[in-house]
Amino acid sequence: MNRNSEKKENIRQIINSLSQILNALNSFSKELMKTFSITGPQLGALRKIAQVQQISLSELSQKMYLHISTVSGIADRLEAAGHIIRRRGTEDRRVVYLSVTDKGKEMIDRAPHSGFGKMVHGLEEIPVEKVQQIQDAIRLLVKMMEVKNNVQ
Amino acid sequence: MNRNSEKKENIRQIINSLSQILNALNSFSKELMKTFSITGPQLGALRKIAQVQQISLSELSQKMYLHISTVSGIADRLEAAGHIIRRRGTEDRRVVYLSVTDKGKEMIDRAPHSGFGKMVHGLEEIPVEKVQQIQDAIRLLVKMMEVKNNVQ
DNA sequence: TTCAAAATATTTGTATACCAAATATATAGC
DNA sequence: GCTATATATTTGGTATACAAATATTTTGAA
Repeated sequence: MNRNSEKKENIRQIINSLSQILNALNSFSKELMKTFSITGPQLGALRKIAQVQQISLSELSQKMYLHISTVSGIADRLEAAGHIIRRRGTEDRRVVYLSVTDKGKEMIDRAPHSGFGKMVHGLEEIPVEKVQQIQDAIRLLVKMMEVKNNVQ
Repeated sequence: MNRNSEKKENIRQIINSLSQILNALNSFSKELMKTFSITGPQLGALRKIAQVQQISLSELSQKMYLHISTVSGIADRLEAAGHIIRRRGTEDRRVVYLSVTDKGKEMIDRAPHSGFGKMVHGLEEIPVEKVQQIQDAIRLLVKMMEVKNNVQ
């Protein structure tokens, strides 16, 4: 195998490994739903609301990169489950503010933060220099994809 | 910042970077649907079918880790779009084999392989040693997540 | 000041993706 | 041959997602 095809094979395996991570995260999402009776999008919304105490529907839809009607539906289900409350704005009565209830906070604490749990544990076990190397590698990948930083 | 909190920060950033990659891939999936009138799951199924020329519905459902009724529905839509054909097995007439049409093959060629496009391009531009380093790093992450290799 | 335009949410309609249970058909085993 | 098993499809249910239509409130301009 020459130098060039070796590189191609390396690239193929990188994509392959990343695909595996994505698959694992999808499986996680299904497990989450079974175990905690909450979906991925719902938990994501709940966390975003909790971060800022209260947030309008339109702001949340921007943060989640989803249509406002989609987020309105997600809010319906979170409200029905008692995880959030809707409150009409007093100053501007067009606005609806969402905030997390105690039950919602409990859910945030109980539900695993994401499928990254095992990965985090693994990273904690290896030397910091190695962690640093991995960080540099992934950062480079992100740079290549030219993605904006919109994750908190 | 001491050694330990430095490591914690590194780990946080690794998770953050991976989340960014995931977000970018989600955005890609939406773009895909708009531009090529095909969804992520449909394109995924199409590729899996193309890999093996023909495949039964149950085999495909196993490969995709989805319920067979789900895959039956995806096959409905791929068939309606003319991307695949269903063919009853001759030996065992319970089995339905799926195969990709010329139109389906064209779709596979036209649609970007995934959101990884830019990443692949970026990887091709850097020296093989660097690619090797990245590969090692990601492999380690996969190992930590204990994911099975089920991606081709 | 009044009235049209803009902003914010919700509702309605459509499509996809999931799963599970029920059903139909075909094969296999006793 | 008849029952159990295997393979797909259909049906029913929920969630996600978007766009268009609607309702309400605010803003801004004549």
